[in-house]
Formats: sequence, structure tokens, C-alpha cells
Amino acid sequence: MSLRATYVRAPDRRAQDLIDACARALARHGAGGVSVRTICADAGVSPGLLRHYFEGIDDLVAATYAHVGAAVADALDAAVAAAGPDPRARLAAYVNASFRPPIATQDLLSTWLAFWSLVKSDPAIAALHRDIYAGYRVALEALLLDAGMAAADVGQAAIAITALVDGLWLELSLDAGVFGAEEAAAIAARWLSVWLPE
Amino acid sequence: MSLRATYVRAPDRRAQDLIDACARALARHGAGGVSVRTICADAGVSPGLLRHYFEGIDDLVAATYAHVGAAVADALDAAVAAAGPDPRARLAAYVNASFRPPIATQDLLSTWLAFWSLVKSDPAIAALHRDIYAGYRVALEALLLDAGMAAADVGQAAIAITALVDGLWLELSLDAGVFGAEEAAAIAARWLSVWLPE
DNA sequence: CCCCTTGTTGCACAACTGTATAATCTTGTC
DNA sequence: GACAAGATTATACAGTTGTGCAACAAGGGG
Repeated sequence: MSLRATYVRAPDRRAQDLIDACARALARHGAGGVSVRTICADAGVSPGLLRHYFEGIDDLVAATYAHVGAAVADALDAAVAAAGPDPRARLAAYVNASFRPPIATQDLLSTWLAFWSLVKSDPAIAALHRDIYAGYRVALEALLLDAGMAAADVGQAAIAITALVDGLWLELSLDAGVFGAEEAAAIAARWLSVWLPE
Repeated sequence: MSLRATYVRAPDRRAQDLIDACARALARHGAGGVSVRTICADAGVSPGLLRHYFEGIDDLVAATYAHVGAAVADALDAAVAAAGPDPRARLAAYVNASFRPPIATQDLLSTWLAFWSLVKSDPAIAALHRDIYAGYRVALEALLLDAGMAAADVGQAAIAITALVDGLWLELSLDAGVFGAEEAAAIAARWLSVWLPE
């Protein structure tokens, strides 16, 4: 006479279920508000299952960062590809995509903020951050070069552009009512034109 | 026969001791790594004392944000005052001070990042953030106006400048090796000159 | 139907959390 | 010295945390 709940196996998608639930928890509660129990409840599984698919909750958070980071990179790449062959259009598309869905959504930006908050205290997140940001920087530098910028300038330009994008993400995430993604995109476009005049 | 530790009373500075210890903990461990025990150990007092001076740990974190926020505002004001009467010099000093001690230190920027990470999940921090950032924006807008910017433009300029400063703070905090405060200050000065040409 | 593999549940456990509070120590006043 | 106020210590407590794991249920194959 068992009172244990029935279930349907879905091993193919459990890890992703947990990653998605983790991203939602990070967005809603910040890094400090995630726990094995809240994530697993959201994913519709028992708390012990997390350990079957991940080493522990820290491993899950890292996997979530890797996943969201890849999704952002994919969205940026898709925007560049859709812009066609013109180097300047591709560059503008890269920057502009940061302020469009699927990137500029409250959920993703809030999740991103949670990852930032973990960089100083979690070595695995710090390593991921380094790799992910290096990837974005390499891509941005290549686009800047293709658009005609002198090689000596692309380093600082990439830093400056990345800083403004991150800052705008931060403000969009924290102060959703003060201004919107359209305005952010216009500000970023203006900054881009400073570094690469017509 | 008591084994209880001896102590010296210092009620005048206990609250501040706790605030300083809280700031250090936030900088070192992020928001998720602070606890009553770690803060009080750092402050050299017993864990129960926190509740004597603050409603609870959340109240202490909020008091720490108020304190650090006021320290930043004071540093910005001091830089403006030291710049003399010229409106453009005062504006430049305001922006530049963001990249000088006592603001652009690893500890303060890391503490700041921790506060950002709490805005979405802690209503008291959110309210403080709103007030603190409104204060900075009002001050910046006034300086922009004094420097000759059209009233219709100061809103967006303040947002744009704040976003870049925050973004640079974030990068300085997370990637201390990639570039430094001098470079950040130069980038910010360039952005300022975009919004207020000579 | 039976058997086996494995995905999953539910919970035990040690450790940690914030809060509350009794007891005690310090120190200023008389 | 005696006493009182209050600063402080140390710890109890209920609740939560991540991890580990026994037990069981699902489902595929024979």
C-alpha cells in the first residue's frame, strides 16, 4: 500500500528541465534565492533528482550560465547572419540584437544579473564568465575590424561598447520603467558611431 | 566559575562596526555569502548583538547600502566642489571621480555589485536603489544643465552616462586585469564629450 | 507474465540560518 | 563599595540547506 506519487520517466529532457527551472529561479529570486527544493518543485521533480543529473546545485547553476550564455551568443550570431554581407550592417546588428528579444527580456537580463553576482564568489562561474565574455569580445573585435577599424583601436572599442551594453542591460533590468529597449538601442548605436564614424 | 569571554563596551560605534563588516562580507562573498555569524565574527562581536542594533540582517544590509551610497555621493560632491566654478570642469570632475578612490576600489565596486544583485528580490534595497540612483541622476542632470546642455536632452544624457559608468564599474569589478580605472575614466570622458561637445 | 535496469520519490542527516533571550559582565553614579 | 542600567555573550530553537541513499515504480525485453 504505497502513498508514493506516480511519475513518468523523461530522462531525455530532465537536465534541461532543471536548467530552465534554475534560470527562472535566478531571474525571479536572484542568486541568493535559489535552492534545490525551489528549482525541483518548479521543474516538477523530486529534490533528490538534481543530484542524479548534476554534481550539485552549483554545477546546475554553472550549466545554466553556459546554456544562457550560448543562447545569447546564438542570438547575436543569428542577427549578424541576417544582416547580410555589409560589415557595418553586421556590426550594427550585433549591437542592436542586445536590445531585442530573445536577449532584452526581463527574465534573461535578471538571470544575467544573477550570474554577475556570482562571479566573485564562485570559481566555476568566474571561469565561465571569462570564457563567455572573451567569446563576445572576440566576435565584436572581428566585426569592428571587418567594418574598417584600425587594429590598434579594436581592443578599447570592444571594452567600451561591451561596458555600455552591460550598463544598459543593468539599467533595463533594475529600472524597467525609466526607459526601454528602443532607447537603449539608440544610445548604443550612438556610442558605436563614436567608435566607428561614417 | 564563568567561561564567558570578557569584553569592552563600545555602543557608540557598534552599529558602524557591523555596517563596515557587512560591507566587507558583501564585497568578499557577494550577497549570498553574508550571514549573521560571518558579519559578527568579522566585527568582533557575538552573533546575538546584531539584533540589538538592527531589526535583522536585512535591515543591516539596507543600512550598509545607505551608508555606502552616501559615501559615494559625498565623494562625487567633493570632487565637484574641488573642481572650482567652471560648469564643464565640475561635470567632468563628477564623472571622473567615479573612477578614482574612494569609489573605484575593488571592495566598493564589489559591494555595489552585491547591492545590484539584491534589487530584484529585496523591496527595501529596491527602494534604496531607486532613491540613491535618483539622487545621482538629479545631480548629474543639474551639472549637465549648468554646462549648457538643452533641457530636453539632459534626461537621456544622464541615463546614457550613468549606464556607461555602471557598465565600466561592472567590468572593473569583474575583470580587474583586462583594463584599469585610468582607461575607464578616458572612455567615460569620451562619452561625456559626445553628449556635450566643446 | 517475469525479470532486470534505471529513473525517480521521499526522506534522513548534518550543518547552517536568523531570531530570541537568559544570564552575566562592564561601567558609571552615588 | 553597592547598585543599576544596559551592552554583550552564548546558546536554544525552529526552520532551511545540500547531499546521500534506500526503496520503489516505470518500462523495455524476453
